[in-house]
Parts: sequence; C-alpha cells; structure tokens
Amino acid sequence: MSVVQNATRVADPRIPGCRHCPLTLNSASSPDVPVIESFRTSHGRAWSGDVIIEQGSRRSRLFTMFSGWGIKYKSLDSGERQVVHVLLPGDFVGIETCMFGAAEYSVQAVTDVTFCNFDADRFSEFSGAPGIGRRIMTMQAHETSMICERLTAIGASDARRNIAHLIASLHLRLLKLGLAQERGFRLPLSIQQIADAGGLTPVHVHRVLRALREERIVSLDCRKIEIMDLDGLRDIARVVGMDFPHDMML
Amino acid sequence: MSVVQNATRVADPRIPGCRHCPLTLNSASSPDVPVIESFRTSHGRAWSGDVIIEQGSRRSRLFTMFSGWGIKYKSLDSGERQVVHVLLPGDFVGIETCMFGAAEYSVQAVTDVTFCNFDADRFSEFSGAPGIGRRIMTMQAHETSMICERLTAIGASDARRNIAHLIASLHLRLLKLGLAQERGFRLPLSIQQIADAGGLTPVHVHRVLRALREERIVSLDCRKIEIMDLDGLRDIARVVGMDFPHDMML
DNA sequence: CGTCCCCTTGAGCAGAATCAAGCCTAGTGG
DNA sequence: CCACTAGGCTTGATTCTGCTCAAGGGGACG
Repeated sequence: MSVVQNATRVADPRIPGCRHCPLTLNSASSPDVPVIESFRTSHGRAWSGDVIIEQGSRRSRLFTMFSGWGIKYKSLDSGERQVVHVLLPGDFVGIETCMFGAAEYSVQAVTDVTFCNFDADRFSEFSGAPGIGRRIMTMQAHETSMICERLTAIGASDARRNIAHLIASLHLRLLKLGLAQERGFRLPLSIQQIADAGGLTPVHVHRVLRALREERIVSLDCRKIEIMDLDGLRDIARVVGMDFPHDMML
Repeated sequence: MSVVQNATRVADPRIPGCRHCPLTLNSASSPDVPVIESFRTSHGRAWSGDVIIEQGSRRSRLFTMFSGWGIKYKSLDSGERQVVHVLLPGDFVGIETCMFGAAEYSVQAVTDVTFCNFDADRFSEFSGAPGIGRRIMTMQAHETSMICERLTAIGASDARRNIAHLIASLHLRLLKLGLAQERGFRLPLSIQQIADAGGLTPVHVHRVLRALREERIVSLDCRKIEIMDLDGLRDIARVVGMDFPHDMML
C-alpha cells in the first residue's frame, strides 16, 4: 500500500486511448478531440493497493481511468474512512486537486490500474477551451448525482438497501461500459472496502450479503457477484431518481 | 406546503442583484458580467414550506438563491427523505434539471426565499459562453465537495460528529456570507429537517443537541444556534479536508 | 378556549457495532 | 515439501447506538 511516486511518467505504448472515456466517447469526429489530445501527457499505471492520490497532497493531478478499479475516499483522524466514489474505466479523476490546489480525497487502486494523464498545470486553459468545459461539467454532474444517491442510500435506508444499491448501481455502470453481464460481474472490492463505501462494518456487510444470498437475490463469492433476481435487487435498491438514467449529454 | 407554480414570474423590483452570488461576486469589472446578466430573466419568490422544484419534474429551472434558506433533498418511496444540501444565498440551483432534463431532487423553501432566475432553455448556450463554464464548474465542485463531507459525516461518524459537522459547516458558510456571528447564528431548519440532513430521527437529534448543550459546546433554542465553544465544536466536527477552505477560484 | 403542530422526554426495542475465535488461502522460509 | 505466518472471510455472543412508540407540554392561530 505504498504511495506511487512516478506512476505518472510510466508510458505504456500498449495503451491505445481511452476507449471508455466520456471525454472522447462517441466524439471521434468532434473538433474537441484534437484539443483534448493536446492536453494528454502520458499514460500511468498503478498496482492493486497503491495510493495514487493522497488526501492533503498539494500536487495537482488529472487523469482518466483506462482500466481497472479504484476508490476515492476521505479519511478521518479517528481512522475511519468513507469511500465516496468507486472509480471505473472512463472516470475523470483529480479535478478538485486542480481547482482547490489540494487533494480532498485519497485515491487508491483496487485492482491494477492504467490511466491517461492530462497536464494538470494547464487545467484552467484546458477547461476553458471551447467545448471542453461543458464535457467536464457533464461528467462532474454525473458523478455528483451518483454521490447523492449513495448519500441517500446511506442516510435514509437500512443496511440492506444500502448494500443492494451499491451493487445495483455498480452493475448499471458496468453494463453501460460493457463490463458486466446481466447475470453478474466481477467485483474486486474487498468486504472491508464495501463496508467503507456503505458506512458499515465488514461484519455486518457480510451478514447482509448472506441474507441476500439466502433470499436468492444476489450472492458474492470469490469477488464475483451473481445476480439471481435482478428485478428483486433493483426493487430493494430503489432510490427514486434511479428512474432517470441521465445519459451523458455529450 | 403547496407546489409553487408561478414563482418564476413574480418580478420584484426591490431585488437589486445577487449580492452573494459567486457567479457575479467580486467580478464587477469582469467581461463575464454582462453575459451573465443577459441570461437573467426575472426574480422569483417563494414562501416557507413551498416546494420550488419537485423531484421527477421534467421542467428545467435555473436560479441563484438571493435570500433565505432552502433544502435540496431526495425522497424515497418509503417516505424517507435525505437532505443532500442546504441552500443559502448565492447558491446556484437546478443545473441537473437542465443537464438531465428532469429533477433528481426536490427543492423546498425553508424560510421565505427570493431568487434570480436564469433562462433554463438556453442553458447550453449559457454554460458554453466563454468564462461562464468555468464559473459554473467551480460552484459545482464546491457543492460536491460539501456533499462529500456530509457523506463522510453521515457514513463514517456517529450522530454526535454528524450533527456537530452540520452545524459547524453551516456556520462556516454563513460566516463567509457575513450572515453569522462568531458566537452564533439563526438556524431556521426544523429538528425534522436537521434529522433528514443527518440521516437520523428527530428524537435522536434532539438528544444529541441536548448533550452538546450540557457539555457547553452549542445550544439550539428558538431556531438560534449559540456557539459556546467554537474550538470544541470544530474539534468534534473535524472531517479531514475541512482544513482546506477551498476558496472560490473565480 | 380548543386545535394543531412541533418540540421534549421517557421506556423499550432492534439494527448495527464490537469483541473474539475459527477457518481458509496465499505467501514465506526452512 | 511442509511448517509457519499473515490477512481476509465467516460466524457466534454480547453490547450499545440510535429507532420506535407513546404521552405530555407549549406556542400560534382560529
């Protein structure tokens, strides 16, 4: 769980581009693409467990996830931590470090991860470029919307809906990325990380998952989610607002 | 608690402009201001308890709070609701209704409220205008950051820190707006609304507040917060990251 | 003066946390 | 090749934080 120092500069010629990145997605012919490309600096790579951005750091970073899973979390002095967002391919990371000059969150690689770096020092030039600002705004709004759903699932629901919502919303995101089947998907988060995302203890998460398995809704085994009853799952998870899939406005 | 239909069109010549609005704050001489003004359509007004935006509504709305308090919340079918953000003068409301075409949250007036409307139909033109996109992005990022702090206070803390954090962060925001004293401020939220913001029950909120009063930290009486021990309050409330006041980058 | 609403307080309950132990797998070193 | 260790998952027993239910009190308003 060491802090990555030089991941930024590890270029990997095998990475062709951000297939999933909403910055460029479905925009092959857009005039914005060359602009975006001109701010891309390098590719990076981190290993499972590495802390890619450390809360409190004054270093600005900006990248899009290319492959793998990450978590964005806040730590408390008490040792608790709250996972605020799960990072998947395509996610844009580090805007706050550019805007506020310091990292409000830590970012940790859950699996091995590859990402595409942007020139954080030229963020304001980048975000001010015609067309780009709106793309960033849209991704931001999308992420905020997901965070609010988590907030609601944690604050206004019991552990059962909380966990169900976490699974259902990850499933939805992965489906859109083509990284999940209807029937299930690989969930590389540890029970501890799931607990940190749900504001629960690992012990209790386990009990909830066992209950959901016994009810033949979902089961988690060997880091794989098997969805036995998708409708049932979504029914438990339902947070009003999930009815609006808010497709990207790009 | 009726839904406001025509609040949008109630112009009030007494409202001179958005004194607190970060869209225009400290920017009297900026070339962006005339652009911003050209998208302002009217002033609005709503009364305590009015629902200004109703979750699920397909009507796009865009306004900045001019005076008064509001809450932005998500409702669940179970009848629970989660307050996601407390709206204060200067806050920019409704971006999601413009971007996603539907309201993911309800917005309710806590006190009587006045606000400045923008032309929601021309949102994409507005946000694409040079200089404006970045201003909106910054406000968005700022709000998201506050929501994440709430998420952390709710998910990774006990009720005591949760409530302390709510009070301390409102205090900080109000101080910046010049709407609070060091020693206290008016808090027009009902216990029920505080509970909805904290993911707690009114009964328990009350008990926590009583404990905080008995410890001579803060007391809430007649909708007024009296801060008896500011350092103590901030110490309880501490979420790492509150150390970075992330001043507006405008 | 009565009604309504919200705040306040108490008693009892339950959902989730804590504590603690056993298990399984992967990794390490003899 | 096997013994040993470490970390994470699983489970049970117990504790406690926060919820539910219920009843009393006080201010606003008709």
